[in-house]
Amino acid sequence: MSMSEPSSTAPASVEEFRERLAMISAELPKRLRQCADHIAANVDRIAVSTVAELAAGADVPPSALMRFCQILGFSGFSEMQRLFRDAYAPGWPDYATRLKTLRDSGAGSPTALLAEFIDSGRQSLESLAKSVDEQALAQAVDVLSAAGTVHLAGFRRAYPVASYLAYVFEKMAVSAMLHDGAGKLDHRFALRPGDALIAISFAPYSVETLALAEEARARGLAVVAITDGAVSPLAEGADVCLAVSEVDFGAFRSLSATLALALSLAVAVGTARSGV
Amino acid sequence: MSMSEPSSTAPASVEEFRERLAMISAELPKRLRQCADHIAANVDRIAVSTVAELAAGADVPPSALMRFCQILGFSGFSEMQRLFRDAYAPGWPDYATRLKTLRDSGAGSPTALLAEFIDSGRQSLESLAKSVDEQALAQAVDVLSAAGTVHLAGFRRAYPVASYLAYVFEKMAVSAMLHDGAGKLDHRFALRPGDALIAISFAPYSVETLALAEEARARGLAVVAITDGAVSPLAEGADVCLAVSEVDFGAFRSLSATLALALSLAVAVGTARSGV
DNA sequence: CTCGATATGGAATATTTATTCCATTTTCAG
DNA sequence: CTGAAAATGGAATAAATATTCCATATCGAG
Repeated sequence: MSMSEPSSTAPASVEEFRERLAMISAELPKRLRQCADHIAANVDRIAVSTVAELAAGADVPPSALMRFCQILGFSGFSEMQRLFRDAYAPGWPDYATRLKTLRDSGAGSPTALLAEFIDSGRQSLESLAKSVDEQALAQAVDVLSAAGTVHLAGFRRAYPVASYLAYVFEKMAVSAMLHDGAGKLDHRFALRPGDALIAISFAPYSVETLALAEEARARGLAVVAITDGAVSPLAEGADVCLAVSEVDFGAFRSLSATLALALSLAVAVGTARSGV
Repeated sequence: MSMSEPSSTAPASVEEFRERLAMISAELPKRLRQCADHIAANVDRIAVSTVAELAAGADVPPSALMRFCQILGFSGFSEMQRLFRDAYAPGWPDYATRLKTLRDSGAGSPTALLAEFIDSGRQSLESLAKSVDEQALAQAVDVLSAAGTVHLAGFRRAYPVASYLAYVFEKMAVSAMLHDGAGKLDHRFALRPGDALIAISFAPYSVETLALAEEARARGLAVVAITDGAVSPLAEGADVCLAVSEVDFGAFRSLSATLALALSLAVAVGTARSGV
């Protein structure tokens, strides 16, 4: 079996390691399969484990794991582990320790609340890094770069996002209009053909945002939706859908991921429009 | 010298380790001092290094490092390292790998921009965890819990924060008034004695916010400032100052840390006011 | 079924790493 | 200055870990 032949070179980065792992995992005999599965699920333990520990975790003898490392292209386990030890992310455990201290200050205390919201914010941002639809983002930039005026609709919890977009577009000298519902005035007639709408809404989906999105579509505007998933009513009929989810703590959700996405979108659009 | 006597028990957590390290560092002979300094600055390498590597880093012979581990209360280096290996934060390197991939998609591309803003958001939140003034936060909660109406002032970049606070206070059934400057109307007469103001502003400090804060103080309101440091003009004269900084990427800054802080404040105030 | 190729497990061996011990140096109190 | 206590460095030793090798088992093609 050609899979037993070690690859000629060892992966030189964690990313390359993952690719190699995926590639060789296509066809493996029983014990080596166990190794692959366990390693894939415990990449974060490679730097801090021994052959014996990982082998025990995979329920194989150490020699099987040695063979597995060689199939991946390493001379042995030590070479593989060196890759991970050298690539180790700095900063731990400072943040984790600190967060725990804050949390331990007492359930419900302002400090413990802060710890929870900090954590949910970070998790939300991390989740965005993994889940972002890069094509949709690029498409949204294209659509908005070609638009006349960019209209912004987001109410209640989404309002901070919409207003931040208005701020950034102003900074980037992009024609933008914030629909803030002031005085219950009806600005729908400002939705002109060739314009575009960024509609921002999350469950339980503001009626006003949905209505404005529908009105925009009817008037021939392109609609870019920022919402919490493909099942969102806002996604339906939008030209582009940027899905982003936030982690809850209690009755409230972070806004960190949404703002990072919005900011990236606005800066990319502003840059594209200025021709830089 | 009594410092040479090993402590009776080994630290049982990373936090305890840090406390022990700080405690014994008060007085140490030359080589052991070098060990303390190096370990303190490289806690994140303990799990993935050998005695020889850490000793070389500290510029001491391995035996000095062994002695240092024993002074900390461990039987040896292995016991100390075990503490860190067992406490190792899971999840790495998935996020780091992903972020690198996003960044590598091309400088200035929407995706690379997103990577940068995700990273600056996470760093800002982490920085908040480390820098938060817990006493100031508790004091702000006390002040706002005792207030009649909570007035909210934040313009331009700070406006999303102020509007989010308004949203959360509404959800928590707290009397709150968002000063949004609509129609350039002057709502300063709504600032009643017994009320409080949350004033949010960052460099280059909105004139409107500073003016409203000053007006509030003159009318006997308590002022809670959310701003970017003790040198901020907003901090001067405020009853409580909540300092929060954000990491820049290019001309724009994250808002993640500020929002997490604001959200925590609002929820704590709402909870305190409802008597739960 | 046979036989060759492949997979497997475990023990022996090699290598690396942690630890101990001791001679020497340095420090500090009297 | 002396002498005892403490600090220091390095080599020897012990322990842990990685690796190799070989006998045996399993698989699959003919």
